Formats: sequence, structure tokens, C-alpha cells
Amino acid sequence: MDSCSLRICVAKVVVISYFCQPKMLIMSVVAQVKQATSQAIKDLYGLDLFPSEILVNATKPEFEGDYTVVLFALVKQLKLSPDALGQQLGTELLEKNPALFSGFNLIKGFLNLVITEKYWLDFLQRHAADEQYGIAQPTGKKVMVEYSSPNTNKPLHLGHLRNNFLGRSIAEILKATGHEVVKTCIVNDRGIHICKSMIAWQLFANGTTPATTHTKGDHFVGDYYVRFNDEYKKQVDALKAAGKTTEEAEKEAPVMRAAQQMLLDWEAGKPEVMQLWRDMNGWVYEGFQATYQRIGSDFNKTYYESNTYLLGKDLVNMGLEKGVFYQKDDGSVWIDLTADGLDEKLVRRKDGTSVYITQDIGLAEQKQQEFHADQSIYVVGDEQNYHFKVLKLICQKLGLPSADGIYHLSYGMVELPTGKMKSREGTVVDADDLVDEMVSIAKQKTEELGKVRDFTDMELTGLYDTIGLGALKFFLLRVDPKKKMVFNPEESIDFHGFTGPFVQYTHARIRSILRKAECDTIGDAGEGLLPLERALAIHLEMFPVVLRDAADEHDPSKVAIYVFNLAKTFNSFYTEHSIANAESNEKKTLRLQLARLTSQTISTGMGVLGITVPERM
RNA sequence: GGACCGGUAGCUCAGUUGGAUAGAGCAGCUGCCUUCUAAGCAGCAGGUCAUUGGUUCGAAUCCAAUCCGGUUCACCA
Repeated sequence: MDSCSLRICVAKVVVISYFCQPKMLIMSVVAQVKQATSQAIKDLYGLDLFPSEILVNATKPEFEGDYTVVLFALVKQLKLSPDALGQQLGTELLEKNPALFSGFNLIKGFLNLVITEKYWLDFLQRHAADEQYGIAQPTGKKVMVEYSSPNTNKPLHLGHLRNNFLGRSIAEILKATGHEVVKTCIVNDRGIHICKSMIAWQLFANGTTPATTHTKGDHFVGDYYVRFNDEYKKQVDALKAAGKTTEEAEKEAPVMRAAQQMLLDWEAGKPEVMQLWRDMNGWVYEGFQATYQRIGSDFNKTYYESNTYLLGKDLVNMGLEKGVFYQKDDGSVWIDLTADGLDEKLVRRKDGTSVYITQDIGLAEQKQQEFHADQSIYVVGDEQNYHFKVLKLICQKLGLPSADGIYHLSYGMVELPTGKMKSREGTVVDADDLVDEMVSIAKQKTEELGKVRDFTDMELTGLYDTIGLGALKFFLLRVDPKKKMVFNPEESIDFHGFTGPFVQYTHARIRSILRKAECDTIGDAGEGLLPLERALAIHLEMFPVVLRDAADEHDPSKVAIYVFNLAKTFNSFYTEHSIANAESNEKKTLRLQLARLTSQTISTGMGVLGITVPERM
């Protein structure tokens, strides 16, 4: 099989259970509504319910109110009519929580509650100038996130971008929710696929290098990997034409034999092979580094398979002693997972060498000893779901301390409108090319609009990168990671609607106002919240909860969706009400608070997605 | 064959610990720039939530079966 099925990306994250987090100074509105409702039911009917058992939704726009308690479940337990229960509960809630509720109405089984104006005004006053809004206090928990994890035989492609953006983002989300994060990467720098590039280089390169050909190193090496496969196919065809079966031809093709010999030489440490291997990997790393820098990937610790591929051997012995593993007559070592609904799995070949999963067992243990993380997240494609299920199970059976913390953040493949990307058909979308194209379209659109003609060249370059990469990252992160997604070049290049540039644009507009308006957010905000002002405040208040949900579910798309809706809400408000020329000083203060907190929240939200937001665009 | 994942508007996606008339964006159609950036806003149109049956006050959401698509089950990584 093609070597692109190697572990392409891996990342580990530790999930911290909710109750471990320090209490937020102020509970979210929804939490308060649940709490108050729980208390009211206890006082009125003597029924003890956890706040979490009470269903509270945002009130639908067509009804009056901010949040809604769904009564049906309670109706049944309390044997009351929805109307009677709603009236009693609404009255009680209002009476006991005058600072929280200012009114209620009842429609069928839904108790719609109006939150007091003062609550929202206090909320804005408290956070308007808070640059840390949404950022949680430290939890004391440590999480490892392993992501990116490339092979050194070819450049990064579109699939790697989803992995890199996800890994980086989940790391930032975990940081924002108070966890200490260690970002790691495992580089697959050895094996038959690397040898293929090396053989092709020896045969066809005439000693050229990235420097002499002015080629980015990873692309240079990738070209020889392709060259190998071309040559291999040619030789196989020739052998078949000479009467060999397909199987024989594939085995006997001279380039394949040479690659296999080279792998043996590498394992034996043959000096000239090692030198070539180091040189070519060096070229690749230089290329990767450039790409990583551009897309914003970085790592606290990089592991190399050439160092880790022998790990786990002692753990196999331990497993044999413990009786977790068993040995077959031919000497190979296995674990029987049929009782867990899985199959038997080989952990050591009959020749004594270890297999992929054995290395991973060893590496999990090494990471644990090195960093003592509470959780270890692997950002790896869903084609390896089975692998990680088995990995965790084996580690658990071995009783390794790292076992329970293993979490596979599995994501779906990125497909094109025409179907899957296939290197043989030349439909692989190269990461560098794609980034270049996005940036160049950002340039073109920006020039068309002509709003930043006074920018210096350096500022313009920065802006194009911000917008082009923002569009790309947002496009890949706005979808639930678990699901496969279709990358439509035309749609992804759109800068309108549910896109990164839409959110960035909203931010730039707000910043423009704040620059001119002297940011006067302290002061009397008056009374009489208008519907759009209230809607924006409600939206802003949800941010910390959204971040926490995204962390708990390892899902950056929650943040992307939130931040888009926030921008949309702001834009409606912006169109309808003037901020700088508000009807009164109080209104101006209030709207500046709203604007400032919105820009801050957009900035933080986009920040955890790895997207920067411009001051102007 | 076993296991797992998915099927929601023409397209790309939200919504799934069961709750109000299933939501966005794009594409299509109407309006809105002498006023804080129109990369924007307001509106129209667009649905058998794969199919069938079940559970119940209530199902896109839960259960069963079926159809379709994908991944995986290597002495590959």
C-alpha cells in the first residue's frame, strides 16, 4: 500500500472533567436559570432536582423572552397542568430572583423568561474592557496534543492542513480553558517509502539538490518519490510483458529490490546510506519548517520514528510475563482481543522485530514518563480509528499509567467535489500551492475594493496573509472534525457569508469605530435595552460556555460557528443603530461597551482557531 | 462477512442527553451606499430530515429492519 496511509497526524489532548475546573466567578445565565428553577421546584413542591436535569433553551425569536424552561418533563413528575405549573413557577422565580428575572410568559408547555436589563448592563460593564474575557483560570491539568506528524517523503497536502489546523486549534482551546498544553509531533522519517525517494534520487538526480535547482526541499524530495513510482510502474509493466505475473513483477522490479536493500542497509547503519538519508531528510525539514511557519504550526517536542521505532520491546516482554500477550509456535507474539469484540493483534513478528502498534505503546509510555500529562490527544485521521482503539485497550491491559489518558481525536478525510484525492491521478491538493492561491485571491479582492491604498507594502503583505489564511483555516475548521468534508475550491475561496473574512471584516469595522470614539466604555449606560442591543449582549454572554463545550468535545467548529453568529448579530445591530452618533451619551457608552466586547470576543475566538484578525481591511 | 462512521434545501454544512412552525452560508430572485468600512444589511424562494415500522403528550434526534456511501479488520505504517 502507498505510504500515505502512515500515521499522517496524531495529537493528544487531555480532557478534564467539568467539575475539576475552578468555579467561574459568575455562573453563566443558563446555569443560573437552572439553579433558580431547581430551587423554586424544591420550595414549591418539595421535589429535589439537579439543575442539570432542567431543560433550558434560548427562547425562539418569535416569542418574548430570553431563555425558556421546557416544562413537559416536570408536568409529568408533578402531575400538574402545564399552565398551572408554569404560572406558579414563573411567579416564584420572579419573586425570589428579582435581580435575574423581570418577567415571564407561558406558551403551551414553555415558560419563557425575561432576564432583567440590569443583569445585561452589569455584565457589559464588568467585561467591556476585559481582554481576558472567556479565558478560564488555570486548572492545573496538563494535556499533550500530538498533531501534524508527517512523512518525510513528500510535501504536505490538503489533508495535512485539516490536521494541522485542528491540532493547533484544539491546543489553543485547551489553553483558553485553563489547561497546560504540550504540543508534539512524530515525524515518520524512516522506512521503505523514504528509501524509495533516496533510490530515485541516486538514479535520476545527477547530484542536484534543492539549492542547485531552487526548489523547496520537501517538494524536491517529493518529486523523486513520484519519480520512483513512475519508474517502478515502467519496470513492472516491462516484466509483465516479458511473461511474469503481476505478483512476480512487483517483487522483482529492480528499483523495488534496490529500495528494499537500502532499507536493510539503513538498519545496518551503512555510512553512505545514512549520509544520504540525513541529507534528504534535512531538505525536507527545511521545507516543512517554511510551511509550518506560514500556517502557524509549532511543537514543544518533536519525536522521530528513527528514534522510537524500537520502543515497546520491553513492554512486549512484560506483557508476556503478565499473561496479557501470548506466543505462537513460530515465535510471534499476539494479544487476543476477541473478548472485547475486536480481533487478535500481532505485537511482535516472528523475527523479533516490533510492529507499528508496538512502537506506539512504547511511545505512549515514553511521553508519559517525560511529561506526566493527564491526557494525551492524538490528532489522526479516522482511518486509524481501529488502531487507536486497540492501542488504548492494550495499554490498559498492560496497566500502563498512560493508558486511560489516551484520546484519539479522529477526523474525517477531506475530499474534492470530484471525489477522493489520489496521488496517482494527480488530484492531490498541495498545501503550499493552496495557501499561495488563497493569499493571492485575498490580494486581488482587496485591491478591487481599494480600502487600504494607504498601507505600506509590508502591511499589505501581512493583510493578504491574514485574510487568505483566515479564509482557509475557517473553511477547514467550521465543520465537525469527525465528519468527512468536501473541499470545493470555488466555495472555499468565497469571502462572503459563513467565512473567515466575514468575521475578520466585522472585527475591522468595530476597531475602526473604537479608534475614532476614544473607547469610552466606563460610565452610565442608561436604561432601555433595544432588542438588537439585548440580542448582542445575550450572544456575548455565551462565549465562555462555548469555549468549554468546544474543549470538552474537542471540537473547534463550535467556536467557528459561534464567532460567525456573533459577527452576524453584530452586523445587524451595526446597521440599525449608530454607535458614534448614538441618540444619547448613555446609548453611546452602552454601544461602545457592546462593540468593544464583541471585537474582543471575536479576536479571542478567532485566536483559538489560529486565525488573526486585522485592524483594517 | 464482522466492527465502526455517515445519509438534513440545487451545493456545502448546523441542529441529535427527545421539545415550539427543522436553521445558516453559497447559488437564484427583490430592495438598501450624501450617515461609524456594502468583504455589509433587509427580504423572497427553496425540505418526504435515505426508506419502513416501533417507543410517547411530542422523533431529524431513541429502537429495529432495509437501502446507499465510506473506513477498518496485515508478520504495512
